Amino acid sequence: MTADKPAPTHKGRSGESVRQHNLSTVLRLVHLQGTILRSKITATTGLNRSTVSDLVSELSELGLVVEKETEAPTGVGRPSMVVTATDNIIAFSVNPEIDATTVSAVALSGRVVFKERKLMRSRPTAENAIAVASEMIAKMRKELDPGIRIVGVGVSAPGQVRSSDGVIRFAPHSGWVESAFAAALSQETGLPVLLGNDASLGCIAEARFGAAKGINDVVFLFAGSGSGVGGGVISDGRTVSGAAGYAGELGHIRISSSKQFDYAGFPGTLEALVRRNDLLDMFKLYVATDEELDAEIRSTESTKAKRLIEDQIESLGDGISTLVNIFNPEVVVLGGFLTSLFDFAPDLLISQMKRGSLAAASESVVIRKGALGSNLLVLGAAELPFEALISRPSTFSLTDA
Amino acid sequence: MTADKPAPTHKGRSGESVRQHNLSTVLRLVHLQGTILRSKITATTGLNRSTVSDLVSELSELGLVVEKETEAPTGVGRPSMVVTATDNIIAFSVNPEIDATTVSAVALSGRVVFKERKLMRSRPTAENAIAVASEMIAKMRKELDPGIRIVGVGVSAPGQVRSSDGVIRFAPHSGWVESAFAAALSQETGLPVLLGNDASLGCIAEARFGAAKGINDVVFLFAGSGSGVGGGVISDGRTVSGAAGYAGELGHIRISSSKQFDYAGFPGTLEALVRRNDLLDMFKLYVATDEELDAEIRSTESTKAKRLIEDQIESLGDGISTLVNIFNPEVVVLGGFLTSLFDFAPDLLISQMKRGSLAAASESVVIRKGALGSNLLVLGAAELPFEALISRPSTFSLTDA
DNA sequence: CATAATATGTTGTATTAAAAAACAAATTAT
DNA sequence: ATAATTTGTTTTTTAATACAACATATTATG
Repeated sequence: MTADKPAPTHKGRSGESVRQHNLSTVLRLVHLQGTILRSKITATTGLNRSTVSDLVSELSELGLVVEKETEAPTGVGRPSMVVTATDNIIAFSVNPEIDATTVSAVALSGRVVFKERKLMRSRPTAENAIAVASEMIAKMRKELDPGIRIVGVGVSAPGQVRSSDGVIRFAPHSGWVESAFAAALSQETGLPVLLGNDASLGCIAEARFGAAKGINDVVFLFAGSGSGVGGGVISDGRTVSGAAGYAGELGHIRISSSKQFDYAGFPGTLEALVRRNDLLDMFKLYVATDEELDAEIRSTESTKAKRLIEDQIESLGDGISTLVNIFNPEVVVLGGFLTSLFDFAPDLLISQMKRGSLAAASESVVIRKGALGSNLLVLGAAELPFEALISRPSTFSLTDA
Repeated sequence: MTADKPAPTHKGRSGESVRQHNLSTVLRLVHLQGTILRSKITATTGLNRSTVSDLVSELSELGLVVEKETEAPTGVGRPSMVVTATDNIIAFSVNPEIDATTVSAVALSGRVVFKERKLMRSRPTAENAIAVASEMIAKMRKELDPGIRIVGVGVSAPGQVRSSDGVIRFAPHSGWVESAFAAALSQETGLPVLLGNDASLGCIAEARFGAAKGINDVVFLFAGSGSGVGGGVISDGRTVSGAAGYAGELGHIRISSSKQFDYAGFPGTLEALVRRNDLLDMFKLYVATDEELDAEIRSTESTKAKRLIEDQIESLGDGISTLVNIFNPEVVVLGGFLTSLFDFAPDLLISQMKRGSLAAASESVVIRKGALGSNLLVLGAAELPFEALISRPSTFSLTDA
């Protein structure tokens, strides 16, 4: 019940696997678009019209997509069929935070069917989080229509996740160490559970549905309320996950000789110098939502506060410049309170980024704010089970609601 | 005559493309291994025995591989056929440096058939380098046996290469700017020319034939005599090349607040703090080969020199720790004089790397010295045309010698 | 408004390539 | 010497896509 290793290279392809591949390709297109014309599928896949018709029929028989006639034809010629991802296939999304756990039900169509956030006493143990999540999942299952089938559970882990067995190696803010989260939650729910690092999942979500939709080279930086700075990278359309799944710890890249430490104990890193808590202290806030913090940043008149904000923007720019040199991304997406920094002085951030990165790479890069808001991790985590389904549409075993 | 964009995603697969894929897979295996048993191909590809037999026959008819009977059978059962990459297919490798240009002829089997290094007046223009290279290629072509066919030319460019059209955007040490190197060399030689960044090609070479052979997650750092620090990354078996091909500029990652500048004008970067020239100055050497510098580093008794060496090792460790946090590689390969730093105090380098990187990622990483020596870029650059051939074995157009 | 042009759907056939099966051959084990 | 084992070779079967021909639903046009 854990993520598979990517398919080993040097594999040959036989007849049946071609069918699987083509079913996957079509289903992935439908999932990403939500709704797509069958003729569009033919065009983008390059497959024959009759083949696409056959593939869509099979997916329809599997109950994964729905074919309908176009309601408002657009041009000359017989109108194409409309293919829609079904609302009857759902994945649960579990997003543990430091003081709350959010559980959602997301349909293959992309629709968020249920979403519930449960406040918890601060720093719950992994066991607490698992118990709360499985309870919420059980409750939601009861409310689902009978025809609905469940793909599984995706969890956004606030720390380093070993992909081979779904263990959270270390979640600094939660204090979880070597937690067999996936196995335990799978035990409780009877559903397959897949884990991913929160920021990496956020990157996937923004690249598939958000600010970097359809872009193949993306760097994502996120700073949430409870945690430090996390990140994710998509290179040539594929998530950079590393040998064991620990890649993308972009908060811990060293960018200065400062003796300020980040939450993992490293000095001079991006996370050490771009700190939400320092801003909260400055504004004498104890806790604050991103919106409240954003309002303070926008409206402050204090020179000292402005100086701190600008320092953080410069540090963020330094970090981005390093990442631009390394990855030459097309888009850099910012999430959490980093968007407030960007809004405060976009030109400062961009100029600082350009100052530290090679012209060839920096001249074409675009910095954008994330577009998914509070659905970022909801959609990102759900992509884990969905991807498992999409990669084996005809053999994946779904669970009845 | 430039590198293709990677195949767009969302492509379906038809019968013929399966054949192409399988031919590629088999040819790639043979190329990487040089020599491989046909039964081994069957095992690793998962294809049927008869299918592999057929695929190898086709590759043999195309003149790309040779089938022979085993000379010394190894075990029970009928001995398997031996499949060898032919020596009759060659690629030219062009490696311009600041004071010399090396041209080689490399066979698909991996054999370096010819290799010639021509000293040039320092800082030749791109036009000079192109003229010298095409002359050397012409000379070598005359010496080739008549049956030999040419794949094309691979060039290791000492700077940033735009992959879409084979233009060298900027080669800092050579001073080349916006040079249409591939087009010009192709014009002169009548051969297809492909360009790649030197360190990225070195990474590919080490990952396919050298110290990281068969490893899917590799970070490569190289510091040569003329240039600063370059790098390359392979993530999940694929080269990280970025949106436009400029990725992998690992020398320009910022690791400190130092005001020391690198060759691109950025302060506090890996390249700014790990400088071959600083060591040469310390040893009062004007020019030196890597071997001469290595001897000085090994034998020095000067405390001041040792301190400088250790400082550089610490900076290198800081850079590696950032890269380990970002990529979670299985192996980090060092090339050029960085191997001398590693040898001077491997424990210092490793402990410094661990100090700055997350335990999960750093506990399993291995730092190794490159294994290809002076053939690094020779083999790396040749992989560009070879990969073009391997990805379309039956349609690629070869040139007669 | 009828007809042409166009694009897509649908159905049946052809083609392609891999798998499977059956047998032959070359080796080691007994 | 014979059995067991592994791989090669040849023929047949199977699966999936492409292709071809025709049907259908729309827009364009005189």
